[in-house]
Amino acid sequence: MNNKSLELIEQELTDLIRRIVISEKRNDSLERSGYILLRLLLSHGPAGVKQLAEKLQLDISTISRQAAALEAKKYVERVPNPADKRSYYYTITDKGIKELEENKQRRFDRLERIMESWSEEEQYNFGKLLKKYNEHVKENPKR
Amino acid sequence: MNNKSLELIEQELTDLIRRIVISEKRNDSLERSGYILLRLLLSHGPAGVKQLAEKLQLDISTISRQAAALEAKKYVERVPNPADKRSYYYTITDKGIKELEENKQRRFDRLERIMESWSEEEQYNFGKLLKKYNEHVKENPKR
DNA sequence: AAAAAAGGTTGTATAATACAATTACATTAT
DNA sequence: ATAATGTAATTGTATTATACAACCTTTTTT
Repeated sequence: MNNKSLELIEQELTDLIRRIVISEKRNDSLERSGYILLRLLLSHGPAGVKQLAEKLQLDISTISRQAAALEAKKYVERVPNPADKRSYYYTITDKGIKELEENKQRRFDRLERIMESWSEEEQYNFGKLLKKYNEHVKENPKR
Repeated sequence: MNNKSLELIEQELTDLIRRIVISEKRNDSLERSGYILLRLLLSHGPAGVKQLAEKLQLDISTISRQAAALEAKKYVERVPNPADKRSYYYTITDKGIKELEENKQRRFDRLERIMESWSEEEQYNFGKLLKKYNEHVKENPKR
């Protein structure tokens, strides 16, 4: 692999992550973790902490606490599973959906302001390459 | 801005950050913060915590602790500033440079494995677009 | 039925972070 | 030239994200 591209990508990815994480802390009412969890619950439907933890590659205890925090804010509901009394399903509430959508919109707005001067093609390519990157990571899950 | 691209970018950026942060935790001996700080000290030369905090848009106290942790590991040295007895310069040590380079190489290796099948052009474009993104964020620092 | 496995929660610990208080020195204003 | 103000840095305290280990309860396996 071309070493210049590699260096550039490494450097810019590191910076980009730092910037975005900082920006989110400053701007979003929902924490990163909560946002991702709500988004997952909305897109994949109700799920227990184990499944959620697997999807996100996080420890079950981490999800357990995050879900409990979202439940306390009434963004999700914990529904007992009648078929297995050990387990629960978390489902996103209407309030949770509303909060998620508001956060998503703020994220969109920020992105839009940052990339407003980009050409359609650049925007399209950026999305496509980010997606490609993620797909390749999924194929190499230990990386 | 095209809404499809926007959605895609938002979604993929969120995922990408999550993945990379997790991967770093699993793989790197140096923490993210330490890595970034060492990299900055190497590229910009000795600096005090205030300057470092400004560059990284972090609180001075955060940098103070990170620098102290790096100092404890002998990756940096704290040199008093003779012109101002309140302040210090942190400089990266040879040991710090070695540790930084080893970490960087591991990061490169991971990236390379993920993107080994990409065309030269895709790699080049990805780097270029990431850089462009970062440059545009810098122009909108409050975002 | 006893043993093992599985879903979840809770205790404890660490890292990154911010804000507030504090210390020690430097600069400015009277 | 001294008092007031400002500045560089550290330290106390708090929060969030995270993991691992211990544990409880229920289910599955032997």
